[in-house]
Amino acid sequence: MKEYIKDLADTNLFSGITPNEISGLLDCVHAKLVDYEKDEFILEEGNRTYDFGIILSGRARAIKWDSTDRVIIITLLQKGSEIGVILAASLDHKSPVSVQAQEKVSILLIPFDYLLARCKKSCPCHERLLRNYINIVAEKGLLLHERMNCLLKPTVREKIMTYLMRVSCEKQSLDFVLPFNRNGMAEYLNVERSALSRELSNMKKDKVIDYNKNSFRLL
Amino acid sequence: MKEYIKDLADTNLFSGITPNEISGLLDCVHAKLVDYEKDEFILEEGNRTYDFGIILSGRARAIKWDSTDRVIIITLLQKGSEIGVILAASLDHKSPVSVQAQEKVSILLIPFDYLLARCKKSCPCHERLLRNYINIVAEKGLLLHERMNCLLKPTVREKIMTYLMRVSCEKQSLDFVLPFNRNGMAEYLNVERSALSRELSNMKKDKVIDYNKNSFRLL
DNA sequence: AATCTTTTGTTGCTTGCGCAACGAAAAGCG
DNA sequence: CGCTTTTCGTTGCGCAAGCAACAAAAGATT
Repeated sequence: MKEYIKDLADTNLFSGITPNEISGLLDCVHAKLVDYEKDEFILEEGNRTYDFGIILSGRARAIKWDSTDRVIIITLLQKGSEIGVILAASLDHKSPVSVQAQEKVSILLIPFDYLLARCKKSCPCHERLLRNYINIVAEKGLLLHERMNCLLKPTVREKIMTYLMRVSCEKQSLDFVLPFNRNGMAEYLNVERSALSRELSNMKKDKVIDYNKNSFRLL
Repeated sequence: MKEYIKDLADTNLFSGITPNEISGLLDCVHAKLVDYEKDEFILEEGNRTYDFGIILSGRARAIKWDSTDRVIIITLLQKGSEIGVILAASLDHKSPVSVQAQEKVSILLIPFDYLLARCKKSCPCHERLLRNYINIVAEKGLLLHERMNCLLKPTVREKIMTYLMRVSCEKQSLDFVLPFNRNGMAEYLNVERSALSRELSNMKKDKVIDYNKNSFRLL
């Protein structure tokens, strides 16, 4: 586990905590390492879990299925992303989503109860850990709001624009590369892939955007 | 403020804390009372706030607007409901929703920073307060997931069914009364009111549900 | 280089549903 | 009670977008 401590210092959960302290904390909260193979499920909708995790390496996606078994991407997760944060802190611990590894994934698992339990040494960093956790849960909630801002739009074009403008805003540039291919983008925006392609073409024709492959530009 | 302490003991935030302790805590976290008139905005989308609130009396709704200025109801809030919990705990404190009073509303406001700050007396109840807060943020996140489960459905009928089954589940009964009128229900499910009425009629005709006014029954 | 697989774009068909307009019922009010 | 206002159901129209099928392009594999 030692080899990850430097990476952990850069995560939101351990922000403001020194590598030395992290090392102590990991014991204190009974952290453990778990690996997953590509396509394996880290979490399954409806299942109960009492731990949350941090991705140490690899990428994953949080998904749901609609009634016709079509995949809907809720969030993309990468190195440093937290998994099951809301879930672990909830009351009945029933997962609202499934999380699937998109490649080999290593995860640091932490039981929520140990996070809450103040350690015997009552170190100030444990305090900080808790505060970081609260921030993370809140940010996850905001992410869902962002998500809804797309879904709520009545037309495909508006869904696309809402999403593109958000990414553009995050990247602070009118040019950017999306983390999705067409299919993934459709699953994220919850529209038909062909309908998405069609509308992207129209938008290019109307000169509101330009793109090729996953590289986009707002005009 | 004293007159509300008994009510506060029943809220999620103060769960497990005695009225006596609550009384002390309120000073400790610099809680203050604020009143709002009907239709007044308690929170406005995009604005920054560093406090969260608990409704002491009255009802409110969290809403967004789509591009055509149609209202979309995110959550209904009533006595005991928390307002701005995710917001206060977030990093940039920019509200993702507007919250509007639906009648005269009284709110207990608490600055998030004082919630985090451990009081000088370092009372154990402050500890409990923090844990309760984490639970609440998580539950708010789950609420958004529930919300999405409706929005993600491709057809109006499925949106309706998803919502009705959730309420039925909560109420533990196939008969229940919705907190919405038709218009509100449409705003919640993000569909046209007339389309909603039409589909409700069809579903009654198909004998999958029965209803009149806001009283529904699943068949 | 040849073959197979995956990813995109395109396009006709069909339909669910947004929209607007209207009437009836219910509720609020002087 | 009569009048106004709000709520609710119904219906015709038109279009956005889901669906399916296909072809072209891009990668992957041997």
